[in-house]
Amino acid sequence: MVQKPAPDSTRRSEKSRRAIYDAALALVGEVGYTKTTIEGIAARAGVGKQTIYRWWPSKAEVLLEAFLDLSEQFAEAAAPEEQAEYGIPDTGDLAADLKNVLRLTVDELLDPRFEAPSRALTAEGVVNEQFGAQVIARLLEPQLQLYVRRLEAAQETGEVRPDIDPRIALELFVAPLAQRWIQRTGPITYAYTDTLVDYALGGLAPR
Amino acid sequence: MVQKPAPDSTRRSEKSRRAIYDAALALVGEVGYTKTTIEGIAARAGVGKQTIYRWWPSKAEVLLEAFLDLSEQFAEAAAPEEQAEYGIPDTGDLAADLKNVLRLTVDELLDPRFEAPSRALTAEGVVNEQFGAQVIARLLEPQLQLYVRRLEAAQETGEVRPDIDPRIALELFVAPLAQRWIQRTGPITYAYTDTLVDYALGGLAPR
DNA sequence: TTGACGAGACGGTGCGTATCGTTTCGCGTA
DNA sequence: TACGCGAAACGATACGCACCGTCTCGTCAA
Repeated sequence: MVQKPAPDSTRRSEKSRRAIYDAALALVGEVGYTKTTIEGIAARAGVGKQTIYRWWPSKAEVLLEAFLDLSEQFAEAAAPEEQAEYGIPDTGDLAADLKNVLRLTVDELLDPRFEAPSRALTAEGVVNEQFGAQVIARLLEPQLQLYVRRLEAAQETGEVRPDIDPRIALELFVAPLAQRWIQRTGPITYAYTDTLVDYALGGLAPR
Repeated sequence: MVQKPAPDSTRRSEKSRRAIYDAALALVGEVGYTKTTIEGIAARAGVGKQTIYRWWPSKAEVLLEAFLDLSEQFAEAAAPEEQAEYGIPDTGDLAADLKNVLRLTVDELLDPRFEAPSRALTAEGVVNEQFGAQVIARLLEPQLQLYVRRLEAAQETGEVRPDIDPRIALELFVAPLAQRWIQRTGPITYAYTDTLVDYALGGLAPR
């Protein structure tokens, strides 16, 4: 394996990096993932394309970092400064807490700034296993862990049966919403996610 | 809108059509969706590429028809001849019936002949709304309708609460399995799908 | 002084279209 | 039923174009 001499990241141009992020996100939104090209990103960012190839291996990775950066900006705007809030709030009412987080997710899924890049990253991950693992690890898994913790807390208070696997339980809420979004197989609304929580906690069979 | 003179489908070469399906499926399996090209499919099929462009608008549509054709072959092999069986069996035990169908779905998801093309079609649909609608309508929706019918039958026998929306209820089984497969976020086993059915029917909260 | 930078040249590949003969098939006639 | 004609699909391949990923300039900033 021949390794390129690693570029010196201390000398990296922050301005170019930001311009590349902006250009990548804009292009994916405007012309779609398939039609955005590295040459196009470079031209739009006012950057030599070698600068992109120096720091990223593919357009998918450019977009992933651009998206992570965008997400960070939004997170800081929502929960300002260092006192960022982590975890799903625990008011003692599991159903209400879950409905609240899912409503936030609905908002995000409907935000046009997120739509195109999210779809691009998802699509690339479906077909490219290595990249998919990265998307899961850096984007999705941290979110899922929040559900696991909240459900474990609910098991201690008796709101969820102790024999339930939280890792599977969370999928009953999250996966249907994800599928509706991915496959466009139904409307994405608060009413829908509220219903999901009710069905999953209460079960489909009569009590 | 200028419309090309539509080709005469009665004169279409059946041999070329089959060769193109085979080549497309083989290439997607061997080199991946991104790297399969129309020129590659044509060369492998021993066909002029104009023959592909004459009948299909994109490589995604070629693959969709190839996959539908493949699915038909399998369906005929499983339920031979004209007496094809439709619908989810109704033994009166909803949980058992659902577990059985989901096990069949697990088998299909793990079949290497299906994996690569399914992922390709899914990925393309995520990013290309028009194409996604086609995949849903021709591939997914017919399957989902079977669940709706079986759940409605279960409502009549009292196995499912009458106020439940079957369209949403089915997502509690199907979507988690789909997400695990799409995102590779956990193992796909009979034990897993069995658990999904138990959780969804019984609910997460104590009874 | 050194290495990232913007710019752009380079050969290579696949795109989608156009245009070769060639082959196949439907249809009218013997 | 057998034959022959014409039209259209066929395999092959050339075309211009866009983008790929690499390489090499001269410039500029740390």
